[in-house]
Amino acid sequence: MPQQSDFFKDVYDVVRLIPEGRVTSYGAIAKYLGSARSSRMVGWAMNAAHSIPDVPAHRVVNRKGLLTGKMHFGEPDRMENLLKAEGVLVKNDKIIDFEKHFWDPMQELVL
DNA sequence: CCATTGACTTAAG
DNA sequence: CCTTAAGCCAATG
Repeated sequence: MPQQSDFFKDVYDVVRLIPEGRVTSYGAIAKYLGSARSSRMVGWAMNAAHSIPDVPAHRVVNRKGLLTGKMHFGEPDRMENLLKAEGVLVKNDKIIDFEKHFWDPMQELVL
């Protein structure tokens, strides 16, 4: 069993804390972890998140609210399907009213 | 060990 | 909003 880096672990922690019907961005998580420009690593962490059962990676999208990682969910429609099931409207692989559903760990956790 | 890639972001035009 | 360019860093070839 590979022991994940602290960075990955923190990413998973934050992602797990995302409330239902809310979404956040890779950059927001990266920023919360102190590396605002390591958003790619957050993406890589999500890539490795397949081994983690309770990491709702579908709630993490890019800064435009685009479902960039939907193709990594086994089925291409899995991600947007999960989001819709939580009340997040998705159109053309993009989250509608993204800012309205946006959940910023900086703002919500570090008050 | 070097080169390329990638679920990204920001800044500037 | 779109395009370029640059930064970031693990994983892969």
